Amino acid sequence: MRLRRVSRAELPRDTEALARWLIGCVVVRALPDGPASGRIVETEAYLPGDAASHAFRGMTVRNRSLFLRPGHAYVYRAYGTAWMLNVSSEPAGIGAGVLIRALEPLMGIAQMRGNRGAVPDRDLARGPGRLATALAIDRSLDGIDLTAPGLLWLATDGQAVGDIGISTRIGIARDVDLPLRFYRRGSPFVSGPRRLNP
DNA sequence: AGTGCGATTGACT
DNA sequence: GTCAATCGCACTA
Repeated sequence: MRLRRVSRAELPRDTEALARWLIGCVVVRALPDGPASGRIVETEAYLPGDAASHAFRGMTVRNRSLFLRPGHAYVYRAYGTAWMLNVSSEPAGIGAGVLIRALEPLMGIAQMRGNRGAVPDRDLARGPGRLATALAIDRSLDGIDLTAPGLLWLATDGQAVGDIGISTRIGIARDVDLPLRFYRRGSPFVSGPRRLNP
């Protein structure tokens, strides 16, 4: 199926809707040997005023990309080891975003294997840090427009999304009970224990 | 200037 | 299942 770049105008206006809408979309990364891509199978919403969001205490040097217009990349380092890719989701000046947690690899799988080392293909982009490693995503991509042609962008290929499951978010310490994690039900490329992907 | 701590991962029992 | 690695950044002084 042919890829079509997503435009900012078609992004749902609120964060939770965007998190759900992004399931099934495709992340495309320009790499030296050609494009690598994967279908989004898992996201989490971090809402305005959300105590679990990096934007909760206002704009800082690190989180400023969360305050950009919808469709920009917010990339940060967690635990000193893992890069995380988020999509900004609210009008300029409002800090909120959607964390991309897992991809089903589509194109450029050989390059992803090279970036990830010896792991099963199922694990190439199964987890937020792993997907960033697979696609060579780091701080240099922070703040870029994901609706514009470039090194990293969002696309859709018109494939049916399937059932979307909902659960609480993974790995956070505050607002742990909110149902803001979305995933493609039954996909083997979704992260977390099986009980989180019934 | 020093301190504490993650929106995780991979190695190991 | 447990647990340490690792570092940029926010926070305190």
